[in-house]
Amino acid sequence: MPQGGVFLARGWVPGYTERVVAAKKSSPAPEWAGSESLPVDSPQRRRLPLLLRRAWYGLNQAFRRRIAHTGVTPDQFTAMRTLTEGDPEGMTQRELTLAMSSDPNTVASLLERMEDAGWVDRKPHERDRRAYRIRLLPAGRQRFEEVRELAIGLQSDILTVLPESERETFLAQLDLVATGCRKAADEAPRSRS
Amino acid sequence: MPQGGVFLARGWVPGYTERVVAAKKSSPAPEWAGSESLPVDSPQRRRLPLLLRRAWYGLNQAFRRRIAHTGVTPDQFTAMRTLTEGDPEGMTQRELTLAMSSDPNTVASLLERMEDAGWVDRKPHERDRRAYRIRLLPAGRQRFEEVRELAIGLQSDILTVLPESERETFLAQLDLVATGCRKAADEAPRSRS
DNA sequence: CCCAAATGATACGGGTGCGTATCAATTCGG
DNA sequence: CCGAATTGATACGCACCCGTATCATTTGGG
Repeated sequence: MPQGGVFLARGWVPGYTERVVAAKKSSPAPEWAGSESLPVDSPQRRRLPLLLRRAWYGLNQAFRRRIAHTGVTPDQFTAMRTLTEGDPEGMTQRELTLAMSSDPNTVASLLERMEDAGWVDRKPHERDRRAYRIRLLPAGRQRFEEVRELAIGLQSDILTVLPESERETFLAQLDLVATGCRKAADEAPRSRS
Repeated sequence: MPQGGVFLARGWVPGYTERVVAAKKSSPAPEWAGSESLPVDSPQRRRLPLLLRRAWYGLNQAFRRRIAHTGVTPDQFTAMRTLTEGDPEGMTQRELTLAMSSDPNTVASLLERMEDAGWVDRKPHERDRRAYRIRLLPAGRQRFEEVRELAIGLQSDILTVLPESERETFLAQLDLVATGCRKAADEAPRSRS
């Protein structure tokens, strides 16, 4: 019985609609000629959505497990990092939301928990009474520095799967893809309403 | 006020701990010398976690919006696709979970909703009375074919951000990274318990 | 053959993504 | 200067991620 996990990205074939050519062995970097002629969603091809899903959830899970003992979640860490790198006067929730590629709703409840934990506080904005200024408190900064070491370690571990010489190019391409994805999301407000 | 969204992957600098060199303009593909010497999590560098997050959520959001009118969610579509490409006799939930890079819990409730919608059914497994065989019903298959067209369109749209000649290489590298992420997750059962 | 370990599935609960609606404050056009 | 549109934040609800615990069945070693 196949399904070994190696097939996660390429899948196996049986009952598929367009059962084209012969299934190839899952060798490391196939690149066999003609695969580009198959539909972009053929099980025989590497598919962006599947790969992104596997990479993101894998990374997130690895990180969550490595930092579980600190009581910080991956998203809370992301918020702390973003705040650290942002306006020293304190970002608004809107700014934090954009910088985290997250959502106003999510950020609100995220901050609520972090405020309860004593890691951040919310001061009213001087010029916009609708908004807050979120600031990372010392307790939060300390947690952040602690977790940051683990984050660096993880990211370094992962990147070793690519030869040093390919990393920057890969990340630049991933940047382009990410921007394309956001653009697609922004341009599809609702599915033909 | 910066924070334009172009900075999402590279961030801006103000209060950052190691405020290194001068901030560069966010030109398309910097590649300035020496950036490799900065810590992998410096705001000046492209960072894998941020990029993966932005790409995954952007893609997911774009897809969700484009298919909202069909009543299908991205994850439900993933399940349908996986079932279609899997054992014609019906995969078990365990197999579906692995193939989707998901979680037994999530898959259980996902299938519950899909069963209520009449898209799949669960027959007891002939050789293992703990397990089910999940099968995509005609109603589900029809939904799947409908949504699949939109999925292909989206994936094609996104991939245009990369020159044709770079796509396969990029996807192969992303495959390696995804595998590395899963590996890291599997090897970190608990954070030093 | 039997019992301990492993496995498929579910229950429960907290955290997050996100569509939609609401409220207050700000911005902007006439 | 005022009213309409926009915007920052929250409330509510559903879907999904996932750690942990539980239950039934299967597997494996003695």
